[in-house]
Amino acid sequence: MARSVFTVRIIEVIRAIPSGKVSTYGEVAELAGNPQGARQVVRVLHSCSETENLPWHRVVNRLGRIALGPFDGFDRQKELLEAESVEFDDNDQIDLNRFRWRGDLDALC
DNA sequence: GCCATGGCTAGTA
DNA sequence: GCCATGGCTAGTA
Repeated sequence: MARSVFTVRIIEVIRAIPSGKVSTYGEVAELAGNPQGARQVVRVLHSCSETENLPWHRVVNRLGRIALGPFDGFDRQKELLEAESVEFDDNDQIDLNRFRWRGDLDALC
């Protein structure tokens, strides 16, 4: 079955997140055209991260926290982000005011 | 039916 | 902690 337009756009948006920045599930969904599609972003990250070479680690939840569990990739994701100079506070939280990618808004300015 | 969400509510501290 | 969301997948008819 062919991938939906939405799925393809999710992949494009994730690919566009630059090194050193993060985006959120909800924001990726919104930029891809469906503000309610956060769970599809999860699905794409699950199924396409490897095959599509996605910077999967640059997607966090809306609080700026890694959604993965401690034995499910949390450490790996944190390492990858820190290697890009993304900083975590004592609660493993990222300051989204500093590290959030603003997406298409840049193009509109 | 699944899901690495997100938003809102109830119920504690 | 509950539940709506929505595209996909596995598994049936």
